[in-house]
Amino acid sequence: AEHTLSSNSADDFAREEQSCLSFKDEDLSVSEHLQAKRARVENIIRGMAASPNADGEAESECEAVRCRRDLLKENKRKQRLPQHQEPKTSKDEECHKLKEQLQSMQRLLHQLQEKILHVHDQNYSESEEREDARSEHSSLRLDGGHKDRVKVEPGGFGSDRAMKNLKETLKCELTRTVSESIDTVFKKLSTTLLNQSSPCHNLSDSEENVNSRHCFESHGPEHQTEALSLVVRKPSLSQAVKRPFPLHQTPFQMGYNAPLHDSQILEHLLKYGPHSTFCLERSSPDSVERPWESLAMRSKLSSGHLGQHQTGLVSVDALCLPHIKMERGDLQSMAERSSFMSLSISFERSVSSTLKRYCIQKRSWCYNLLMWFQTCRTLFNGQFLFNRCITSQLIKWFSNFREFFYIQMEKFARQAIIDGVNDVKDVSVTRESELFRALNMHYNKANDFQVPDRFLEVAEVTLQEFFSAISLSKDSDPSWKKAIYKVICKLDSVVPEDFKSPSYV
DNA sequence: ACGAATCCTG
DNA sequence: CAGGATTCGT
Repeated sequence: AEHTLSSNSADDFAREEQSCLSFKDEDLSVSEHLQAKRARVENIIRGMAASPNADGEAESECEAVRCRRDLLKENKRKQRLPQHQEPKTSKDEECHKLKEQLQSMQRLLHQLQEKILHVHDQNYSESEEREDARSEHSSLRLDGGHKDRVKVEPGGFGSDRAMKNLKETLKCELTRTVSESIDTVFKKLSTTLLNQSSPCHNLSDSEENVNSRHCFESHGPEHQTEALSLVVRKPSLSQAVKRPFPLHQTPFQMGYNAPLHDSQILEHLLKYGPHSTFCLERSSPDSVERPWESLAMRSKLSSGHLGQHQTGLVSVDALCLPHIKMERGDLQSMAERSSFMSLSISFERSVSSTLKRYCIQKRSWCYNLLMWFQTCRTLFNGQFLFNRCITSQLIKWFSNFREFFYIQMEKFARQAIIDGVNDVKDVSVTRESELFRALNMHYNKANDFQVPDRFLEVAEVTLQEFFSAISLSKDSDPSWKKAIYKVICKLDSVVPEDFKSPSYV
């Protein structure tokens, strides 16, 4: 059974970690990479054991520890200062400083990883032999012997065991140390960003609600009140977004002002995707640092969107992961766990989220159902090498989208009839329609992108189809919707050739 | 029979 | 949004 990621439980990470670490995973590539990972770590240990003083890895770890200590010191110092006394002008400066710290941590990570890879390349085969030799003692290894006790026994497999223990210990420590440092910076950065984001003008009812009742005036659907206040004007947002981050590259400018061009999105996907950065461990240095930039940027972005400041860390929504509803506890657990894995996971999620955005835009909100979807899937599996979890998640997401879309259509069509609309011609969908707002609320709550006109057209046709079908009492037929589905499918615009083209990959 | 889509539920 | 049951299409 394939393990899909349910995302709102607290053990989410644990599960994902497991799915990542599971050696019996059907996914060959995963277990391969994990073996490689093991081998690499083991090689580090070997290197250390061989020459405890003259090796780069140990040095790097010291570096990491030192760096972490410095960061903690820095944090303590800052904490002692009453927040409000900090001059506002220094915010940018602080932000910059944090950014630099972050970058230095990232550099450190790169160094570590490169060293690891280097050693790995040199000794991989040897390491495999060792692994094989050890597995001959598998019966003796079943004790699951553990890290806390490092028995150094002379000779043979005894020292192997010791090595293994040491390996585990070091691995944990290394991971913890470095990622804790990063998390520290990240937390601080997030906080700074949240505090810094310019107050957003919440669009109150006055302006927006008035035009919103155009199409189906008399009766908005039940949940009209929900989250309306979250709608935020864009201009202030875009300003808030760009100012504090003098990045040479801004990884996640996901079309907050205007829809992104395909090429941009694809470029992004290609640069930052595919997922599994850390599982693959073959990632370019870039892929190590970008997840953070992404996260940071996005937290910034949506702190603006939300127009309200969450307490503590970045809000869950701030991560812009629409399909993943983490609770704050989860987020905290992310911070606490502070593992590379969580980095990786965040990255995966952000990428898949990106893909979804792409799909949404590309397909004008996925009103289409079939062809695009299949193209999508092929692309994910083939070109972008998405694993089954991600793919199935996407499939489910699209499926849910369809459901929601059609449910809304039927609902509003029926309502129109009840309201005494007689002519299909009078049925329309505009950006002011409640119907549109309902959909937008669910899939574009933060107004991340401009919903294409095409979507409106198709939505309108769909609504009209439902309207006339219901008017003609066709809904007595249990499968009356199928006819409508067919019609809508035909409205589906063709997936552009260039998108399918391998030249994109 | 099997994979995909939909329905139903939480 | 995700998981599971059910139905659909081949």
